[in-house]
Amino acid sequence: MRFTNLFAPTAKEAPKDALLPSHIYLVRGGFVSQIGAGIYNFLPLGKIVLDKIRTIVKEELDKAGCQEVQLGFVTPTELWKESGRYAKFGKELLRFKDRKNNEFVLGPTHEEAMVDLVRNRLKSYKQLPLNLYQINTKFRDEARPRYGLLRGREFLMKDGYSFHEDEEDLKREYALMEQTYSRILERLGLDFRVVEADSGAIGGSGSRELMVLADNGEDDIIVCSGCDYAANIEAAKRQAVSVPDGDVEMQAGTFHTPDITTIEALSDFFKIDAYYFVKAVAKKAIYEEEEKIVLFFLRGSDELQEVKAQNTCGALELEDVSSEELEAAGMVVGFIGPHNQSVDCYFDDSLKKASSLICGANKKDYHDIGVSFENEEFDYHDITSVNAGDRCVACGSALEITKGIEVGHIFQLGTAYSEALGATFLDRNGKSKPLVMGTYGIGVSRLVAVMIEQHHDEKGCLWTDATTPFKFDIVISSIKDEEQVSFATSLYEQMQEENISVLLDDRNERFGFKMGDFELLGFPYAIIVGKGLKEGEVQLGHRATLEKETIHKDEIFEKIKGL
RNA sequence: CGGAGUGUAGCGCAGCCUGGUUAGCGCACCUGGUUUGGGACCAGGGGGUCGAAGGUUCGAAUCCUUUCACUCCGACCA
Repeated sequence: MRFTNLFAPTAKEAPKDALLPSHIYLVRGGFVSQIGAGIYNFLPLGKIVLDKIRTIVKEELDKAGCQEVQLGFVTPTELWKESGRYAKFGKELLRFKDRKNNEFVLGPTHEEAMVDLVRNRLKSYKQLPLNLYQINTKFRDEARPRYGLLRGREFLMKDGYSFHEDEEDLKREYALMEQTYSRILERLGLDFRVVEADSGAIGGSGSRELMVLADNGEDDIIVCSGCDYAANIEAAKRQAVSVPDGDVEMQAGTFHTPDITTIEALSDFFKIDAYYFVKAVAKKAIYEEEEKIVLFFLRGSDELQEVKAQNTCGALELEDVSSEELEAAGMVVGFIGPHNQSVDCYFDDSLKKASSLICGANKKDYHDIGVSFENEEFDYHDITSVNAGDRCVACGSALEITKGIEVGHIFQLGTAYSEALGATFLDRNGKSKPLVMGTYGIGVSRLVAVMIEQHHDEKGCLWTDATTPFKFDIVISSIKDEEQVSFATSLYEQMQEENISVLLDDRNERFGFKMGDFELLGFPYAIIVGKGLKEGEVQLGHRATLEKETIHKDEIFEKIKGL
């Protein structure tokens, strides 16, 4: 490709709302452009990258025995009503009507459509297992699209669905998909971790996310410094926290604590580590039919993990609750204790059989001290957030916290959808059973942005060989210099004959301008044909290091072939 | 969905408060010339329903009302 023919409108300035490197450089480099909130056009360079990633995804999936299909982007509403998600999915699901007043949705994910495709067609265990996928546009009407391609409303996703006769075979496929996804990310050159994830309200026997490590990630992930354990903070586990140094002895009793309501102030007041205090966190739990106040109790040194808390009480949603609402419910804000509560209470595992505790007395300005839970039959669960420095459940090493961007999610779905939609098969005994399903997603257009989020510098993009739109950029320093033009052009033609991916920057621009574009666009190598040519020399520029090496013009082609 | 903003040329912005000739600047673009190894210079030029609708006024980018779009913080996010 000659640059003079390429539609790649580069710009010196980024749109003012582009904050992340991926957003800034992809727009400035003319890879993508925004056309609406969370909706992006892919220009030629962006389209090449997108297709390269898509191809890698397809190659690895096909190798793993998956088959590509393509489902309608527009899906009739009936299917969504059948599965029960029509009501559940909320406003994220974009609904509309056609001229005959029939209602449709733009597919945000395709469990229903895929189950519909196979039901009554997969009839026997002999046809199983089966893994079907598509790489197709998705639409989710996000309340707040942001960060360019990272959180758009319209995006390209690979979504796959597998069908099995039993859980055991599902687990085999699940492991295979983890391997396959890992291989895809390795080929792209991304630094990632597979982490344990929250399975959410759907349940199922497990789910894992593939997280690319990046400073601007939206998810907090816990990784072990000593072993492979890694988890989304929403699902992370830890060993029991060790007791702080120093003996603590206290007589049972009630203590006057005027206006001392926070754990920090109490810890100061009693000169006792926050570990010994019982913290009460009140939330409003929203259920399908009702909403009510619930209390979560944990150690003063811990924080409530909301996703765990929500799963524990089985609520659809947890909301903050105001002091007024608490008082109306008969609670003494700042002095809430675990005893004699009329609302649902949940306790963190770390309080099981605990003693030497200080907790609210349910009475203004008083705390109970020397409290023991030794003989209490409370409802214990893991509801705390894991912190950096806590010890790993697997090996005991220190856990670290880092940021990640979710690029893939694999999920053991079970039979929820096949039951709802009546997708059954006959097993070896001739018995009718619902198909056991897995679902696997990987964000293809998100990966375009993730590549840059992880690989960029202050000048622009840094594409890996597997994703770059062009591997080589031949920069002609002066287009008026016939010797430069003729050498560069013949090198370009020679490279094209060898099917080497190359862009010829034949624009009538100054040297600095072209080099700036080379750096912004992030091709791995520049071949600089300039003033050195008189001495028979050209330069090979390395984008990653910004170094240039001088090479004799007769040797450059061999050098290129070796890269 | 709550809170806060912004809409003026392809991009970034000024002008608005305090209404008054042909609405300006930088970058980008076009023509000519001089330049040519790190985003050049000189001269000339093209490009705007000032987001939209309505209103006030002799006169509206500017004041008022309505509306749409986009953005930021938060909530939300298989």
